[in-house]
Amino acid sequence: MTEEKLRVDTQKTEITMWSEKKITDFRSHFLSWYDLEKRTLPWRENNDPYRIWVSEIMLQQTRVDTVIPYYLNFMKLFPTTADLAAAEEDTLLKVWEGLGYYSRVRNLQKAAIQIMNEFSGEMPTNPEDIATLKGIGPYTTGAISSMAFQLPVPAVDGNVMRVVSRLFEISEDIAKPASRKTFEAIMNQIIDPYKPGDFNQAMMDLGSSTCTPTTPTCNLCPINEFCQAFEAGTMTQYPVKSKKKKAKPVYYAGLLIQNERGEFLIEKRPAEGLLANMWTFPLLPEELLTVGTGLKIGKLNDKLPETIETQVLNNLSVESRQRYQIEPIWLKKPFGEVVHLFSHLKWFITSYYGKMSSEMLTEAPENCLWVHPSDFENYTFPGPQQKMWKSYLTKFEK
DNA sequence: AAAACGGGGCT
DNA sequence: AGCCCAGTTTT
Repeated sequence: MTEEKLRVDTQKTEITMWSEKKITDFRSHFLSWYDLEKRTLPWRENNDPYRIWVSEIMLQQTRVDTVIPYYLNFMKLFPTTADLAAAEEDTLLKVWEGLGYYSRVRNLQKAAIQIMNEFSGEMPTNPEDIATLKGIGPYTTGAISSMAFQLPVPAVDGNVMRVVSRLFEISEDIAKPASRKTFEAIMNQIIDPYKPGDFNQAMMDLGSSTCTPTTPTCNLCPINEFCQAFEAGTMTQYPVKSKKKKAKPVYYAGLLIQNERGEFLIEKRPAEGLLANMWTFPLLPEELLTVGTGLKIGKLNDKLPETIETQVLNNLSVESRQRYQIEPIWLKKPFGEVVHLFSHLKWFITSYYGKMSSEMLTEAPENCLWVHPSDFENYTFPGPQQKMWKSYLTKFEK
């Protein structure tokens, strides 16, 4: 049989595809290895599309070890699509707290409602319909199609691009969205048509166990005899990935304001954008500080002058003071700085503590609430706010 | 095509 | 400090 060629539509990359015999051989080796070595994971207990779906959403950009406890808790609270569709958003957010990418859980519920309304409560069984569900893109469509319904649809994620780029020495930049097409084309050729779900999962297990990003353990790899990069000794040159831009710094003054009942002021973030609908201690962005007197929140370094108390307050704009009813007398000098890195932003929060006097115990501003620390567990706080609170406890309650 | 969108672990 | 991870949606 002649060697088939697969031409990939890039400038320099031409991939020599394997013969049918080699492909069959490869699948056989690979799936035997998977049968033997596959990890036992909660979402591998059966082929329930709902269980697979939830796990795949949680696993987006998130490690297996991180996901497991969240997954078990989630399945206990929402065992079916109907339970998920009927849940309160605040409850869902709290269950997701700490996992990140919170739009995932909002979209998960939107899709659950879609399934209840448009698909009689059952996950649709063909890729085209699956792909119409909120939060389900090309990767997850492939994962659900192959694992739950044994359809030969590739599920191309970071693992697959890494493994395939080494198998065939593909030099396409995996950071570019367009590259996914190349890897899908290759996966379409090598995926096992009889066990596509196992094949896709074998790629993932391989990517996390031996074909790792920096130091792959090729001598332990079950398919090293098929690997071009291994043969050529070029494993560490793949995958090719362009650098990401670094996170942009953003500065805030964070306010821990306590009333005489011991409650703290917290604020609900807007329904759109970063950390949507989550609760934070009030954050004053740079724009709400008056610049020009030489002081800027966040650019304050650790060598703060003792007179910072009045200086900071003089620098709060009228708008900020009115919004949070802050008067100079309440705020002490900053007690700490929190640094929190997101994928695209770096927050610097200079934290202040202030106490309110009884005559100032007025209603909380719009979207704000007075909440006692013993009740914090009922609100969803993102990472930076957890850090602020921890820093406060360390400083004042030790 | 690029940016927005979290958080934690590893080197 | 930088890179990585079982990505999708919006711009």
